Amino acid sequence: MSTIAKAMELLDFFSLDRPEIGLSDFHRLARRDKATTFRHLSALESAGLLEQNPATRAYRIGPAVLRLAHMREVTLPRRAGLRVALPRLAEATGETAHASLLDASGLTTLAHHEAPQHSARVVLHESRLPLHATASGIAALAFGDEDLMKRARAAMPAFTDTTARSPEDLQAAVARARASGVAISNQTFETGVTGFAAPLFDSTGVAGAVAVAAVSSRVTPELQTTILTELIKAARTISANWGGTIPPALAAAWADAAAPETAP
Amino acid sequence: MSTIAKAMELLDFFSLDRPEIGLSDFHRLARRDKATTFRHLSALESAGLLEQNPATRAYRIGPAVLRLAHMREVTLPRRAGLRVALPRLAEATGETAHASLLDASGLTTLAHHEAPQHSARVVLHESRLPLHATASGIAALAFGDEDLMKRARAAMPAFTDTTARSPEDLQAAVARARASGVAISNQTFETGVTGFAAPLFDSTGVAGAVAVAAVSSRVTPELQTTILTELIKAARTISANWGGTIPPALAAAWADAAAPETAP
DNA sequence: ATGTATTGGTTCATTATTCAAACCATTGGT
DNA sequence: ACCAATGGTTTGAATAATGAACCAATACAT
Repeated sequence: MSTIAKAMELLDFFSLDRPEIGLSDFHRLARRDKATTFRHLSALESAGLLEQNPATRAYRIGPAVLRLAHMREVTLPRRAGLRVALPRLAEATGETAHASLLDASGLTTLAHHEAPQHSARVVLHESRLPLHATASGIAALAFGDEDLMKRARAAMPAFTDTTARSPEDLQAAVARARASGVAISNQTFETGVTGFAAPLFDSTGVAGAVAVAAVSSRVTPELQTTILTELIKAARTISANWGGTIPPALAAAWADAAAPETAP
Repeated sequence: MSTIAKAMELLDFFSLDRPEIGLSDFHRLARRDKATTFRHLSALESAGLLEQNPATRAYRIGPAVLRLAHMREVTLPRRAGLRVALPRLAEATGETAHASLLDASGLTTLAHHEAPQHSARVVLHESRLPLHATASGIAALAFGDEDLMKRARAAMPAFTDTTARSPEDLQAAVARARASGVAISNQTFETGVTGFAAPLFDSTGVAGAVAVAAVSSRVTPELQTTILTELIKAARTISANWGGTIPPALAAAWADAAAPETAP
């Protein structure tokens, strides 16, 4: 493992629950030498990727990250590509719609939109989505490479009693998603929430997923049909906006899924 | 210079004008060995900080940056702290207001707001602001540490014929800003634009600057007074939102600046 | 077509960094 | 005063980074 990779790995320990991390915590979390950890943190800090809270001396994400993110969003818009499709998806289905982005360490929620129709809507609070336990994760895995699958298998905590717990269960769910072009997860991440997701593509391949999180008790066969139809429509639009191409196998699966609706 | 610092330095070569950079270009820009450069780029890529354009093989900012930026903005809001103050500043002065953030490599525009009153308003197009040639830069330098000043002196290109060209000129401008609490730059970056700026603070110290970019021909003594009063008001609000404390010397300078207005 | 320059990417002795286990100074709690 | 944390520094043995040359593929001119 390269020095740079080790330093970059430190960034992955941050989360919304743990936005500041001290030297000793890093040393334990990364299971790496304290002196080295300190040097890495210092290097990242002087580059502006990290900064130290002067009160606690703990490290947190630095301002340089905002500069880089701004640049990426201007030259390669992602949020802009969701602006129309996501609200429309929420509106058409009456449920919460969200889109997430795939990077080296998993899925992160990029944007979400709640439908105004129902009072009991699903509120998203977690910004990192586990690959093995969410519809979005399964959808991404179904069209991602083997490396992504390896990462998913590496950590498979159970969130509910229907969360896939064995690699075989996961493989089966992924195979279903690959065949149908969409992933459906019944309360695998949170009880009372059924997730529907489709993969998103940019010019590099799988780039994320778009999903509908519905209140399970409200999901009828009719609603499910609506959701899947609208989901595929949204996925097509967003992938087009992101400059991605839909793999032929997926295009075929989506055509089949839409057929029952459009057939005379 | 550490390996990590070298790798991080590569990120600084990106800009809005140059959002994608190939291996050979990096090798020349960074004046570093090609093999080393390649390894650094590969490491950054596998961490998600960079990604390769599959068509050109050139590197660009990767998706992990968005994840990190999102986390920082949620736990340590910066844009949110501007939401009220910046439009109010633009409204009250009738000119374009913008705020910029300081990081290891300079100032970056974070947000800007245009006043609707005039048709001939100043449109900002550059997101990186040179420290030596903008009011924002001078304001930041006036209350930043010696290290920041060193960086400013390192590169001082002339943008107009009133741009400070010698370190002495720069030092004089900074001294004026330190004494008055605001920086005024008359067409030092772009002809026809006069800049007014005040420093912004967060808990770590100087964190950026808030500025008004006015059409030079429109600047009367009355407008200038209005701008300075409103600018100081906005700077106080934003720094408070960012959890910063105004250094006593600056607080005194601002009190003096406001005095001519409030005196009976 | 052939030579030439340029691209992204790879190999292998030399050189610099990282490792581990100490240590120091400060802080907060008992 | 003590103990257990914290952030930060130092030491020779292990491990990784480095740079010059090298390779294969593409682009471009003669």
